[in-house]
Amino acid sequence: MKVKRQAVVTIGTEDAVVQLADLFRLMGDPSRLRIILACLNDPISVGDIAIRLELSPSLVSHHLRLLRGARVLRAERRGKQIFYSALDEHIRCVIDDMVAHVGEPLDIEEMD
Amino acid sequence: MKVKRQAVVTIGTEDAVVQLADLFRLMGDPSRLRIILACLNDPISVGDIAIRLELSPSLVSHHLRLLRGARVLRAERRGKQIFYSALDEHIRCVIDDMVAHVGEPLDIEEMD
DNA sequence: CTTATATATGAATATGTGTTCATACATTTA
DNA sequence: TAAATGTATGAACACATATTCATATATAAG
Repeated sequence: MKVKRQAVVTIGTEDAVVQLADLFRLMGDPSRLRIILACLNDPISVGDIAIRLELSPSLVSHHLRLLRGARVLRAERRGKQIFYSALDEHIRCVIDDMVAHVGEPLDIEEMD
Repeated sequence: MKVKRQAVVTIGTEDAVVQLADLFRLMGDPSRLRIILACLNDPISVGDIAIRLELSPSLVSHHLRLLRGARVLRAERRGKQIFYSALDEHIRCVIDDMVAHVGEPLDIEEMD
């Protein structure tokens, strides 16, 4: 499993850009981002997410629906509960990179 | 310059999550994402971005202001024009990872 | 200084969206 | 079957925001 570095990003079609933007937009809501983070390590049930993040189960469910639809999270039923987990590892990379970006020191030379 | 892989993401404060979400939200708009992509390789002027993406200079400028504020892009004046370019390389990595995510094959076993 | 070009800004608007509440569905247990 | 628990769904609302239009600012040229 390779990790690209310094790759030249070329987005083919216009649809591809929209598809990418949709994913970023999904991660652009604090509640949803926290839900994603809560699912990154171990599968976790809807109720536990709600408790851990202090959000209503209804709200969590709404967000989970979007994240499922975007193939960010996967759902697995265990009895009465449904456990959610990351569908693949790329989201973790995306977040790691963004964390690195936030930690980037400011360039004093820049205008603005 | 190292690239983390399989890192465990831990977001410290609540503010950190909001800060991250803000960045993702900025990339979540197709126009803005296209503007970012246009600035990734070489510095490009506001007018050229507008022409290349077929957007009004006003709209481009509005978006550029947000991207500057979020330290995604940097601005550099050259005579009458102002050239924009990526402030660091992390955004490129973020986009690369997300492209990889989109290209991820579907898991047939999943429910939904 | 005046004109032209390039970019930025502010207001206004239409559209999108996060959240809540009530309710429905599904699964387990009594 | 009935009750209880866990999750999902739909409507409604308040709020955010992407875009347009008009206008302002800044730099270069005449």
